Amino acid sequence: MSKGVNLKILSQRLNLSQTTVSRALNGYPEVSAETRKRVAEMADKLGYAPNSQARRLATGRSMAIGHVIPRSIHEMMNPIFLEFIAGAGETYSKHGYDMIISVVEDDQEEEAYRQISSRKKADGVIVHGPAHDENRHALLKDLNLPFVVHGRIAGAETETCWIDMNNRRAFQRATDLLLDLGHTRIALLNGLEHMDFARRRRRGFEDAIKERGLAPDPALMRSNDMTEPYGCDNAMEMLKSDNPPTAFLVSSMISAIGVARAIGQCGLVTGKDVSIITHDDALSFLPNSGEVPIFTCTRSSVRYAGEKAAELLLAMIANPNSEPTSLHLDAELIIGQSTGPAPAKV
Amino acid sequence: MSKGVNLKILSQRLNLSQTTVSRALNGYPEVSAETRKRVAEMADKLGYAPNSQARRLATGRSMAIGHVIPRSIHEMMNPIFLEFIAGAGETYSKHGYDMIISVVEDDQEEEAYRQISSRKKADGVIVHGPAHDENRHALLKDLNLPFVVHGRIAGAETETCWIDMNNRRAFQRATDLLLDLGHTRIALLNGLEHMDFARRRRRGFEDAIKERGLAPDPALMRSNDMTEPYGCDNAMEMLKSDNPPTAFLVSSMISAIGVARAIGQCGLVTGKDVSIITHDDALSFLPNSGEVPIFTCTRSSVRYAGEKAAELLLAMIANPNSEPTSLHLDAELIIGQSTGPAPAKV
DNA sequence: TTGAAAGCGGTACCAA
DNA sequence: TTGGTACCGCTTTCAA
Repeated sequence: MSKGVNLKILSQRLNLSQTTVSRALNGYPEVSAETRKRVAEMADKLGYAPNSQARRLATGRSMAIGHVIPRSIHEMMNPIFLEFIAGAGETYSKHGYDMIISVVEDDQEEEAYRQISSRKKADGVIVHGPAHDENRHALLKDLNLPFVVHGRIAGAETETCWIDMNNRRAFQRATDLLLDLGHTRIALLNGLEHMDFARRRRRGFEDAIKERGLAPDPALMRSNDMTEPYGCDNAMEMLKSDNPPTAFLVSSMISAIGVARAIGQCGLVTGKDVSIITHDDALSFLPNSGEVPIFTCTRSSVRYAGEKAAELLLAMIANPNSEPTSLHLDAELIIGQSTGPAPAKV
Repeated sequence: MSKGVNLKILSQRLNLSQTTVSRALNGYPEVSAETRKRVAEMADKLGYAPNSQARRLATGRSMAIGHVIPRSIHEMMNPIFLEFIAGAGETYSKHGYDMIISVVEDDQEEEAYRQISSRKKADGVIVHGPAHDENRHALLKDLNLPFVVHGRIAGAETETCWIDMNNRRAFQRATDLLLDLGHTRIALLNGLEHMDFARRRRRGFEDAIKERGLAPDPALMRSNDMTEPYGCDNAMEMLKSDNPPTAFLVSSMISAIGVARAIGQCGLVTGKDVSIITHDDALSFLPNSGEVPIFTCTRSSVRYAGEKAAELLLAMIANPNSEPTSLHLDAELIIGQSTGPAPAKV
């Protein structure tokens, strides 16, 4: 039952001024070692903890980072998003920052940013799920709110600070692997292609195919929310077609599981009759990490991305004049059980 | 480029006192209609928004709700957790509250609550993932921090405010359904049974079986993190045993997908050779909601639970003397494609 | 090395 | 109906 000890009471008990006590507690150098020790002990004894609101008001820094999640992003990216958040949250708490999350309707996103800025709710924000047609960066610059993008905003790569994996390259390498295994009919089950990451993945896929002198077949490319049924239904449809694919490149584990289900339902064997490569965000509840992982995958930890994004943002805030640094992560290409040589033509 | 208009500037521009302006903006009755209108217009024109830190300091309310997520809970419950959060977040923003999330190491959880209380970071908290051996409610009472439990704390049902689905009943009904279909060898793939919800589910399962004069077979009961491989590996092992189950009752869709995969790999057909009932938290990225859902399930929306939990908590905060109301939600039992009569004995 | 006092930007009581 | 003023609890000059 803490009795609400504040600076005033604490300083009275010590026969010191609030100033000195504050300085002692905040590690200012001009305090004598002995005083500092006395202060620390008494603070500990009385269970003193500074009121964050008061400190925030006094310093003008809210010591919080905002994450605005429009409902549509939430729906599509739910699991990925939380993993990212968890990573970021770790960094924040290490640095004494709070994380505030606003889940808003899509048309309220701008207003949410404006409020964060005008009411001083956070010292910076993370921008989630950049789309191709994107303007949040302009708004945030206008609001003078430091931000880091998870992903990239096409066309604003040099003027914004971002952290992203190399989506194009990852999907190019994955496609190359399938081509090397002799697959020529490769299907792409991509995420929604108004999202920046999905566009880049598609480019990587197409580049790889074109480099071998092949032409991407539009009938084998799909784009949608990355649910399990999306993977299953589309794979099923393609597998039953006249000219079915022998391999699938899939944008998410969840959809890949759906694809595997479809393959099973067709009486085929994954990794033998039909190959799958998926992108693996290294989500804790979807482990794909045995000695030989179930799925061959391009893997990149979103959690790590979250940690790093937070670090970039805190650095920007601490040092507003520094150049915007960005981070480009490469995905690992990991061979699992879901790929094998293209079956011989009948 | 907002210029940081504050109350002082605003009131000067209006030739009014800060007091009056504040009252006008906050809807106090003693302000003349005309003044109120003038104030509102000017505030709008200058883009005035009150500084939240200042207001919080003055009112003594932080207008924020805390969610402390120990890493272990995060790892197991990741997708469920975010969905809950999203629901809660909606309620918060409707009421002008912020949501602050702390992801902490397991051994830092208590400290996190203490800080929320002593530094006044939040006016209340939501307790996630109650275990069987649980003491957070005692701590929070001690800290005088209002809270609502998502789930129940066994033994403290009457003294705490909680929202929970009827886990026991849901699993009892699901088991009954399987028994009615003629299944007698039913496997239970449960979540971690030190968690309260998992214990209740198990009880429901066992009760149903015992009521028919059968005995639950320990060989058919498993308990673990609800991952996809957990479902697959355990189902596989059981299906290959001498006396395999003909039906699975599974605690999460993700594991159920794994079970389906195992069934497929054994050359069997889900819903015909082997039945599955899963619990479905109605996660947006795992839809199970076609005309005839893929999985027969007990369904209860976590998102809805989040909304309601937040409402309960805000009500407690607004009216600290009211009796603790709790909410017991019933899951729907929904027939999908994954159940059918027990296959005739050979 | 320490302290007095003026903010930070609001709210709310007491008078007028 | 409006205004003066004392807080809220901490930080941060400026003086001593």
